[in-house]
Amino acid sequence: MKRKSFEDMECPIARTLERVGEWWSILILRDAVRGSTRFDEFERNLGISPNILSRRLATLVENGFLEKRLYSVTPPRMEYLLTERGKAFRSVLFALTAFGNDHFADDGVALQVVNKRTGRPAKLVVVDARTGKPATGPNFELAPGPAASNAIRGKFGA
Amino acid sequence: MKRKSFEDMECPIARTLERVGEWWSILILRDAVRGSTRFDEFERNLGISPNILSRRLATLVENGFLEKRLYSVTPPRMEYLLTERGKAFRSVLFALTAFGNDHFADDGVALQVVNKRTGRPAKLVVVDARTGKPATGPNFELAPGPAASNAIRGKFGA
DNA sequence: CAGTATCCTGTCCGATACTG
DNA sequence: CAGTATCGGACAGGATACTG
Repeated sequence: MKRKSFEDMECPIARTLERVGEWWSILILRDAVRGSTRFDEFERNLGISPNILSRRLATLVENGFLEKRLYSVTPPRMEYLLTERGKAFRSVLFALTAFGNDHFADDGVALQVVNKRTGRPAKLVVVDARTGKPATGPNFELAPGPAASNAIRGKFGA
Repeated sequence: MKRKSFEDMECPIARTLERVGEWWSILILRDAVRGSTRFDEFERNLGISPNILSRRLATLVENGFLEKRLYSVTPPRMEYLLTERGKAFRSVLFALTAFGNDHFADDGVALQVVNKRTGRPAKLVVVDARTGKPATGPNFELAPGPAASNAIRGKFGA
């Protein structure tokens, strides 16, 4: 993850991947969204080595996705809580879940997003909040934003 | 990406990451969505080494995200086109774009999702298609699906 | 229980050189 | 132009042992 450049990292996708691009980071966040807070929980649920877990938790804290909090003084015990940023990342996790279930769940759905009240599975789509229209099909595209450099602008033909 | 297990890979997120978890894969897909089709285009736009690009393109084809097509016989020229699966992955890319712009674009938005007709930037949210309600807040959660193993079920407390 | 410290392997990736 | 071949470095990740 020490790639030097993708358009000098102007791209929001690249910037995000730079911080949570490691395989385990996203899975740890998934588990945190699910409710895990303690080292031991992550370790068991994910089957990750403790040294790797330690590294990944540290960078997630560094990058503002998790907050490390002392929840017991004697003995000193830490818990890892989702920050607002970490919670916001749920949208990405949900999109990944929906995509994975649509494309790689030939043997059935093992994990899904459900409506907590009704208990019914949600059918997730990404929509434009302004119009409520799904951001699929040919109506939407990626395009340079106001802060795009000329380099990006050129490559995106805008 | 040769992690042996995450719940035997039942998780749709893990399954997706298994296929496109490498840093470059997602960026290549991003570029394909943007319109790139040729080796040379990807290479220039991303600043990726040709050997890596070759590997990543091959696995994206293997995993059904891209299709390799001969578009010129003499000289033999290949192009890489998004499959339906590749196009569906846009939802994840859009979610990543929205998240990245919300959290890591302190210097302005360099890349965004826009409505092609109006040219206006889209404000993207993930919603439940059934109700149209945003899948944020406490109303939605990740939960085991019908095909979840007992192992998963146990860990997810359901 | 909640981690840290070591050692090792795999491979992602970058740089470069080369081919039709 | 569209790639393949080869080399080397960095680091993610696995296994295991150890500490308060």
